[in-house]
Order: sequence, then structure tokens, then C-alpha cells
Amino acid sequence: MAFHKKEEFGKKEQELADFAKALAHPARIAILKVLAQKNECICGEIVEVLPLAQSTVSQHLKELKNIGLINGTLDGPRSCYCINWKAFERFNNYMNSLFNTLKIKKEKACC
Amino acid sequence: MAFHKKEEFGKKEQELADFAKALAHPARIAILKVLAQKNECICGEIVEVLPLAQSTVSQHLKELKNIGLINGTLDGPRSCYCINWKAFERFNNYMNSLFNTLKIKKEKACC
DNA sequence: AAGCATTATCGTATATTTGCGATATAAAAT
DNA sequence: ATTTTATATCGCAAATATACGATAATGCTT
Repeated sequence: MAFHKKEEFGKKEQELADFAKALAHPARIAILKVLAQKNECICGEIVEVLPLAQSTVSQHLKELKNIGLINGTLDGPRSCYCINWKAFERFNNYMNSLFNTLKIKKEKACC
Repeated sequence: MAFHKKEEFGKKEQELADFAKALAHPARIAILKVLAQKNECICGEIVEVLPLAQSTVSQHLKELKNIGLINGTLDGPRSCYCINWKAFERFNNYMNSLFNTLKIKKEKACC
């Protein structure tokens, strides 16, 4: 059986894991980079740049939106995406917090 | 069809995605925390702390080892794990680099 | 040599992710 | 009103990930 089990871990660990999962595919990292570079945020432009079908890109965008790393607003027939800096900052802080927590014991290597 | 397609992205994006994937499960984050806190690094202790079967923990350890975030050495019948700080530092730098790259355009929000 | 403790691996079941084409939806343009 | 354009969603197929029990492998202990 492969039940979730993920709920049995701490809330923070769960949330950090979810954030990390959002970055766990090169397409999504590429999307974030495009969103940061071009300030246009239009789906079609992303599709042009990525080696993926429109529906697939749309799916990746949805995942990024669900986790909160990007915002999407309708602009006529198109949709305009952009990075949610607040959420991004939070993620960044989580990551740095994790790194720092782990680094405390850095000197006492055992193997 | 769902072929990989992942190879069609940049090397750096791919590597960062792989790192992120390693953190994309709360069990693996928990393992890293345990490895940092206790400086004992023995598999059995991790199994005791996590709500997972021994074989499952072993699998997660293998993934962390494959990506290079931890080292594992044999110590008699047990195996001693510890964090690979060099790789961790590299991952941290990658992440910060990504954040900084994205932040450059932070002011020009479009939506 | 036999038994014990520890960990890795195998086999298997289930869940999730990835990807595409086809279709639906919605606004704009004709 | 109809067509065009842009995006989202659905349905499906294949690949991966998660989890466990059972078993194998390895090194101590007796």
C-alpha cells in the first residue's frame, strides 16, 4: 500500500516539501525565469519558449499558482501571470532557515 | 505519451530541479534535520523517529545519497549517514542565485 | 559454525506526475 | 452572429514515486 503518510510529518516540513516540489521540475523553474525576465506574463509567450505543448504548460502554471508562487489574472482572452513575491520571499526564508538550522552542527562531522 | 522531456531544459535548471526534488518530501526533510541534530547518523535511529517502515526509510536515504546531499559509510553491520555539506552549500547557492536572478525585476510587477 | 542485529534490495500495489490531443470556454475581431 | 485567438480543462497513456512486507546480505557475537 502506498498511503500518503505525508500528513504525519510537521506542518513546516510539509509546507517546505510542497514548495520544493513546485521547483522539482525544470519546466517550472524555466517558467519562473521567463516570468522574471520578460515582464509580460502571458501564457502564450511561455509556450513559445518551452519545448512543451500548450496544455502541459498550462498545467505547470496551474501547479505554480496552486502553491502560490505565481499570480494569474485574466486580461481579455489571455491570462497574465507574474511571480508572487511575497510567497517567494517566504519560501526563500524557509529554505535559508532550513540551511541555517542544519549548518549549526556543521563542524561535528561524523563520517 | 509522457516521455521525459526533462533533458530538453538547461543543465542548471535540471540540476536545481533534481535538488529540489530531493527536498520534495517531508520525510527527507525530516531525515536531514535528524542527521544535523543527532550527530550519530545511524539508519536505525532515523527509523525510530520517522513514522515509516525501515525499507521505506532506506529508500529515502538512497535518494538523498544519489543526489549527493548525504554521505553513507559502512560501520560494521550498520551504516552511518551524514550530510554532505559541500553539496548542500552548492544547492543553497543555486537556490539563492535563482532567488536573486528573479528578484532583479521585482519592482516591475505587471499584475 | 550458528545465531543475531542491522541494513539493503526485491517484488508488488497504489498514487501521483508528466505529457499530449481533443474539446470546452471566453473574449475580441470581423 | 460568426470566426478567430488564447487559455483551461478533460480524458487518457506512460512514467515515477511512495510504501510495505519479505527476503537477502553483511558483519558481529557466541
